[in-house]
Amino acid sequence: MSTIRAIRGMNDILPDETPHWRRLEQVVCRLLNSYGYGEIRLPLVEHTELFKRSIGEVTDIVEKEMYSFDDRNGESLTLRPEGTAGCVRAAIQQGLLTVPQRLWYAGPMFRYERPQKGRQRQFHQIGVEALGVASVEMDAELILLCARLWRRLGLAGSVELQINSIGSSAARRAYRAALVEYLSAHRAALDEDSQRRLDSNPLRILDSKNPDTQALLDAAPVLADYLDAEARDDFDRLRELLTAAGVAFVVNPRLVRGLDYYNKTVFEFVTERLGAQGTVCAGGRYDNLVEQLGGKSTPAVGFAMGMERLVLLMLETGAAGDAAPAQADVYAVAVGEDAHREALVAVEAVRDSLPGLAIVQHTGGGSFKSQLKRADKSGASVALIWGEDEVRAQSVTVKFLRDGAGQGDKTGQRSVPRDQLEATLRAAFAD
RNA sequence: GUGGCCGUAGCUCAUCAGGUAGAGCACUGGAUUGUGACUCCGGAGGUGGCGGGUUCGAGACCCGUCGGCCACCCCA
Repeated sequence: MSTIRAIRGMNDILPDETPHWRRLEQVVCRLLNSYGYGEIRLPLVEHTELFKRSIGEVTDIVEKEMYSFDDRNGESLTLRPEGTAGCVRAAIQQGLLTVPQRLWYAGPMFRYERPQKGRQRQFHQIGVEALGVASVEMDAELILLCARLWRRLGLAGSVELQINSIGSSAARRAYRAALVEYLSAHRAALDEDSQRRLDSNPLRILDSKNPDTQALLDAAPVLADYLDAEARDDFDRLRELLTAAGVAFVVNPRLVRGLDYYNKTVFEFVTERLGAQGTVCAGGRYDNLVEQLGGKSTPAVGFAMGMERLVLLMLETGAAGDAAPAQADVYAVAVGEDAHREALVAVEAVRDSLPGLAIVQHTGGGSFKSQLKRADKSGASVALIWGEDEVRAQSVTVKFLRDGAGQGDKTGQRSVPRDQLEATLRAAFAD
């Protein structure tokens, strides 16, 4: 019989790692609350059309990376490859756009890509979207919020902020034409991938990893020269605000976006420590998307973080700390049917009065020896033991498993009358 | 989709001119007829990813295939 394995690129996250995920989620959730962002929960599946219209028909994501399928009624649905489209769709549909909205969400996204370090087919993002505010102060707020998040997570020293402005779509169109004209004249000098991009997505050539291509770009037209006045003013103002707030940044004039809906401000937080997939958080302004999806014209800006990458980075840098998987405080051992019954009842009573204690009740029988072995492995500092003697005497044996010098009465073991169990445990876990 | 490296016990890995498998950890039993961690002794666990080829003989060599990792591409 062959075993069934997980889908390639869709990974299990085991109890070793989930505490780090939980910490990340908790820190993010608290931080976003403190900035006035509300959580929104969105479907994993949307009409395929939503992503075609938002991300762009000719992007790689839409052309070859989406998990699309026909529903039973024949319409094409898609597992969301990113969160912004669904969030904007919901904001329009639910009438949230009458006032500025600060929203966030977290969850799995799906892209059919070749897995590698920091990249899988089911991955998890936390997305933040601010809808209805055109002013660049909103862009700054989001970046400041990110910077604070890195500080809270202990990652501030591990990431670098890169910013750029890609201007209005008209400005970009003009620049694209100039860039294509320049690069076409040097077509032969371009690497194979960039030659292909010359037709499909010329701006993407700017962040090519090929050194020869990068060298060729040194003499190419510069995006900044093509920016409209408004975009240029906003970008100046953004730099002023970030500087005033003490947030370090690098202007990367070749920073562009893979998704079509972005304009003006774009930004990324990148790290050197994760190999090739160094972008840990990326976003920008998308003032035309709401209208493109059928809503009334509404400016917007947002970003998304890759949770796998952040957890990796936390582990890599030691910022993850020693968050341990859930461990027991108390392990209950019982041998014999009567003892099991006594133990069950007593442990449930303790759960009522001391709800904060993690108590594992041994199941599956076995000798005192094997059960105590389990107790030790569980990490519990106290074992409660029931056997024939305890049943007869209406008592329980309390055994301290983590004896230490100076622990006073928290060493060895002793017999405690059944009705004093709760008080004994309360004292044992007082600190 | 392309390329490189790699698939031996649950995990981490050995072995060998090609002569039909071994360690540590984990699991389990005992030394201790009601007591863990340390120690000692024992046990279980592998159709060597799968299929084909070369060979008297293949886990080792060759081909194919599937899977893993990393990189390209793409992107969070």
